[in-house]
Parts: sequence; structure tokens; C-alpha cells
Amino acid sequence: MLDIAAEVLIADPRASLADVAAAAGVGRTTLHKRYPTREALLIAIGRDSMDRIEEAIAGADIANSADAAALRRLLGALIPLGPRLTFLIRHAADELDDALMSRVETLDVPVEDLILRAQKEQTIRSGVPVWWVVSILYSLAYSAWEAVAAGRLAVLDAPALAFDTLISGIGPS
Amino acid sequence: MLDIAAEVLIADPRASLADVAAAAGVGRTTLHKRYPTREALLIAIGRDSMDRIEEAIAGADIANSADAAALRRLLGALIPLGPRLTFLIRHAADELDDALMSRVETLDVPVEDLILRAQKEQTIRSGVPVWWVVSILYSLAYSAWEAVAAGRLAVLDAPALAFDTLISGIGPS
DNA sequence: ACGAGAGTGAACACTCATGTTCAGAAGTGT
DNA sequence: ACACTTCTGAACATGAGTGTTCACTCTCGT
Repeated sequence: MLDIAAEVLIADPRASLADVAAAAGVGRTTLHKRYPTREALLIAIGRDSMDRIEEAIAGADIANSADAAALRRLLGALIPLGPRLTFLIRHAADELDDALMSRVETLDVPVEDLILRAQKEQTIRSGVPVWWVVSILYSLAYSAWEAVAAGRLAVLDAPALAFDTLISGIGPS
Repeated sequence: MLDIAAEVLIADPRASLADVAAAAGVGRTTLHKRYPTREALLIAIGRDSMDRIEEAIAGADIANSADAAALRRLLGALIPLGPRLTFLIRHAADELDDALMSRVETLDVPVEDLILRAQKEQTIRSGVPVWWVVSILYSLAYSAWEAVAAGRLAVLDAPALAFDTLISGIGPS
């Protein structure tokens, strides 16, 4: 339900709640019962998206690693969440809860820790700012998901392509 | 005018035309005179954005190059267009003209040509799909612009950071 | 078979964005 | 000073989205 709502609202942020309800195969009345207002729906999607991302990061088991494999696992976990990442990025600025906004920062902490450890181990170059690594990590996950959604990229190939691009770029090897 | 409109509509796609007019420092009546409907405004922004991008690509002088410097020039030209890239990417799917949609493809042709030449010269690894290079090229330009807009990255540092990341990734050198 | 709960469409009032018209203000060139 | 153009706010009608209520249906567990 929130999955479909997220996708509809990403495809067209001006979609009406009637559109969302129809896409979710549910009556508009029911939608209003579960999420009284449009804002409530947006917050619910945001909250659920963060839950998913938090689970994905936790599931990638990166807490005690500093190697490339951990980065690859992380990318593999993030790519399927493309629509949710998109939703959060687009709505980060305005419509979301304050409580939700502060949670965004804590979400990235384990990722930033992994990056710092990886830089100590020379898995990641030291000169690169951590925020930049975080930024392009999500960016690559999004691009990979987009390519999968467009049918240009096989699901199973996506993590490897994103990972190789992240670590080695596209220059000669 | 279209610059401000683009930024307002990116920040909040549900912004009213009154909001856009106010942000542009112009009366709502005047806005409606220049762009009779909301759709007309969106198309005008889209068209203008493509003009800008086309100029940027042409100005980067990549037509007869295959070296890394050409890629760097291209990135440097694209990064300041961050808001326009964002606008086109977000509205690509739905609201835009058909004529505009077909133009998107022709826009990328010189970029794809450059990538193909660069792959022949081994400036870019051959195994990487061209569409993927195009995708992350724009993606990196967007990320770099976002960092500049957030004040995390100096304008003059942006092209180099994006370029290095594109070519070499973030792994050890 | 029965009752509880969830889901549903229809209808309603309300707000707001939209597009239009119009008369006046402000600026420009002659 | 003049005519001309452009911009402007105000007002209006219209349409669409929103949130609410209500009576009805369906399903599930007892």
C-alpha cells in the first residue's frame, strides 16, 4: 500500500488522493480512514521508507567491517529501495515531520562509520570527503535502480556495476 | 524568470502559480499573460532547460575530442545546470510535450559520441555500457551541484571532484 | 445464522488553484 | 504632454482536491 503510494507520488507529485487510492486498489474512503490527511500519508510513507532503509543497512552487516565486500553488500541492499530513496530525497526539504528530519541524520551514521573505517584501511581513498562518498553511494544506488526499472540492467548485475563504478570509476583499470 | 520558476517547482512541485509569480517578483496576471496555463509554463521551462543544456554541451567543445579533458569540460559545463537537469529528469515522464520528449534523445547524442571515442582511446573502460556512463555523468553533475548549493563544496572544486570520482572512483589510487 | 469490523460508493461542504476580464498604474519612446 | 505598451491588483466563475458523513456490502470468526 505505502509502496504503491510512494511510486504514484514519485511519478506525479500532484497526483490526487483519489489517484493514489485507485492505484492501490482501494477506496478513497478507506485511504482516508488509514491516513486522515494527505500530510499524514506523506509522513507515513516517509516513516516507513526510513524503516526499510534502516533495516537494509542493518541487514547488510556493515557494523564491524571495513572491506570492499561490506560496501558491495550495502549497495545491494540499497538498490531495491530506489523508490523509497527517491521519495525521501524529494520530500526531505519540505513536507516531512520534524521528528523525521532529525532521524535522517542518525540513519546515515553507520554508513559514515563504515566509510571512515574503510578509509583507514585504504579501501577508500582518504582524500575524499565522507559526505561526498555518502552522496554518490545513494546516487549510484538510485541510478542502478533506475536502470533496472527501465529494463536496461539485470537485477543481479546491478550491485556489481554500481560497486565497480563507485570504487574504480569508469577509467582504464 | 524561468530560472526562478524552475527552482520553485523543484522545491515544491505542488507550488501554485501564485507562489511562482511571487517568487519571480511578478504579478500573477503577468505570469498568465506570458504562460497562459501551468502546462505552458512547464513546457517553456523544459524547452529553455534543453536550450541551456544544448548550449552547455556545445560550449564544452567535445565534438572532436576523446581525452579526459573533454570529459572534465563537459562536467564543468553541466554542474551549474543542476536545477535544470533536475527539472527535466523529474518531469521527463509525464507532463512534457511530445516534441520535447524526442528532443531529449538527440541532446545526448554528442555526449554518447564522446563516450564511444573515449572508449576507443581507452580513456574510458570498454566494458561499461554507454547508457550507464551517460547516467552517472548526469548523476555526478547533479550530486556536485547539490553539494555546492548546500555549501559543502566550493564551486571551483566541483568539476575536479566529480571528474576524479567519475574516472577513478573512490578506491585507492 | 449471526454480529463485528473493515471496506465501499455516494453525496456533501469547503477550500484552493486556475484561468479570465477589466480598469488603473507605471514606465517608455516620441 | 502624448500615445503606447506592459504590468498590476482586484474580482469573478469554474473546476478539482480534500475531508467528512452515512448507509450499504462483504468477510470472517463464533
